[in-house]
Amino acid sequence: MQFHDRKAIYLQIADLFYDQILRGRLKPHDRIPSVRELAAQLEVTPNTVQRSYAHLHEKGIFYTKRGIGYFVSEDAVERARQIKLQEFIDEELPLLFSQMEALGLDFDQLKQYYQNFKKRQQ
Amino acid sequence: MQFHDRKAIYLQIADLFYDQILRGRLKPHDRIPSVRELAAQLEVTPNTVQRSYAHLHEKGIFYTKRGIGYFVSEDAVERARQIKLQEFIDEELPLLFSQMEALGLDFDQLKQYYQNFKKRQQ
Amino acid sequence: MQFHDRKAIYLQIADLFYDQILRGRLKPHDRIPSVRELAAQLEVTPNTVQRSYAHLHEKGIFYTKRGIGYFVSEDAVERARQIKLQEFIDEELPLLFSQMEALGLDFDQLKQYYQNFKKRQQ
Amino acid sequence: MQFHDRKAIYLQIADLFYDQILRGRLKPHDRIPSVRELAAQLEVTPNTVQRSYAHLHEKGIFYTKRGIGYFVSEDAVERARQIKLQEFIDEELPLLFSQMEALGLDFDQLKQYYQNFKKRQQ
DNA sequence: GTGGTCTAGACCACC
DNA sequence: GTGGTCTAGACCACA
Repeated sequence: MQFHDRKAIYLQIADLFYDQILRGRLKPHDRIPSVRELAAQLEVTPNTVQRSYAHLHEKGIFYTKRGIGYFVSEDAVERARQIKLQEFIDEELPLLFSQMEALGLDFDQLKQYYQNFKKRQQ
Repeated sequence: MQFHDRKAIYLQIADLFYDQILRGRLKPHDRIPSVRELAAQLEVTPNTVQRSYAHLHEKGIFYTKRGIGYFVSEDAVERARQIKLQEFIDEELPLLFSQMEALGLDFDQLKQYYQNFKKRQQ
Repeated sequence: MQFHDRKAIYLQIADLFYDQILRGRLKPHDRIPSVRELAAQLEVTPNTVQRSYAHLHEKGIFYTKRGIGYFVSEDAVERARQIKLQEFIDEELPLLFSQMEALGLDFDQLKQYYQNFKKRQQ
Repeated sequence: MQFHDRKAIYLQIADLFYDQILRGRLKPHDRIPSVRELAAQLEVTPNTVQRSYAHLHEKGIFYTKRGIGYFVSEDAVERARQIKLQEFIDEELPLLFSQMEALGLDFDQLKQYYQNFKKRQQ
């Protein structure tokens, strides 16, 4: 796998799991690949994967059974949603708003595009 | 320079000029570096840079004097703004709105964050 | 400094700061010794101290200024109290109650000792 | 074996016997390992073990047959319980109550945790 | 100088 | 086999 350098690798690995959980591909109590296994697959040191898993453990996304493995926690989806939402608000929205300003797009126009988007969805 | 692979390299190079023009770092009738010079600097083939310049010429951002070089056109700013705005609407907004849906953020909440953003700017 | 092996060293280091904060010896916005400095003093690798600080950062006890250092956060006391309380409930109370059982001490007797303790305090 | 330094080593050795007696692993009239044997096993001087045994003898936990060895006394369990209970009351409870105060946990809350503990036991 | 990330390799506890 | 901790040493971004 390819990693970019705008974000720490261990956080990019964590994002893989955030996405899979939010998309419903990983369900509560699913087993996660072992640290060493994923490390080999992604070609990083086990330490880095361990760090990703520890991060997700602290965030309450994973739970752990010593000597067994990592698992998706019961309320992983809700927690993941909460965390990514905060990230979106803190990191992406300011960029968005700056771009809008630079391009001379005001909020009412944005609203129209949003309504079009919703219509097309139906 | 580093290029990502989500977009053709010649378009990424063109974006460098779009940005400089929108930020006012490049003014109408400013001379643009020669194809060979920029190609050397960015470590790409001159062909790729030539393609970027042709693209910007076609879009009315650059004009050319045979045997002399490329220059920023009179109304480059307005054209650049128009082009990037359309790109923003077609490519970024749908992604943005999809993310909002996935994270359960509705438009009214977005409005609040926008208002906070404007306040902080003042 | 001496570390025991019932708990990870990085958590024991974190405990040093939890204690100092709860006792009021460290106040909000106080600067924390640099990672390398404390590592040298405690004779562990900087990595281990870094891990302690990262832990306290995640818990909202420290905040950080890149290139400057770590600082005690505004509401460190309240957060530290909350965290140590949970730890006490999860780890110490079960031990306490087990000991009481083993020694044949019931809760009413405990209450009497508690009341004596409070009287002596006055 | 590992000893900590919060308590004299000979008392920590005595505690090993208190525990085994309270848990029923050592019964009245069981023979105790010889001083030299236990000293070798724990990697301490025989003097230290001798001091532990003298302590337990004095407390009525052990009795001795000249030239034979030490044995667990008839009412060792009750005496051990009494002694450890007193120790618990004098040394551990004050610490416990201090911690409760520092963490802002009052006695009614403690009672709730106790009741939860009893429920889980059933 | 500061914090932050990553690697390579070791050792431990648990199952 | 699994997770978890620690070391030694490197490199980067920021100030």
